[in-house]
Amino acid sequence: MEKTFNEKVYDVVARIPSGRVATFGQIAQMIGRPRCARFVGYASNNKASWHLPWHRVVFKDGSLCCGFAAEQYRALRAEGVKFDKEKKVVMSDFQWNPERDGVPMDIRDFPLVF
DNA sequence: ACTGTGACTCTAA
DNA sequence: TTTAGAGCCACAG
Repeated sequence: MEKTFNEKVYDVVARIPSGRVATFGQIAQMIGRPRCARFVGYASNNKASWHLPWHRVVFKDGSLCCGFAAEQYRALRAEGVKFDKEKKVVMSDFQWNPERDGVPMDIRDFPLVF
């Protein structure tokens, strides 16, 4: 049985390393749905995914969703992520690149669909 | 079964 | 530079 869209999203979010961020669109692209960035965001509301590091998922320009900004900003700072003057993540330095940055040891054997 | 709703991003006007 | 429209998932009521 193939995994659902949301399950694929969860697989990716679970692999974002501490100190790195991914964008909604990036995740959508990684699971083969390049135009579904919006639904990646929607998936974060499902209680099935409450334990995932959603604070590492940001807008493409590095800004944060206004409703979660304060908490998210604090969590990312604690992981060493740097922000610019407008409180946007410095994407050129902190956007996750699986090829370059790899995935955390503790999640490396988690079943993937791609 | 049907409907409303919720952390996005790209394209074109 | 700004804004509107489209893309098209899953869950709760």
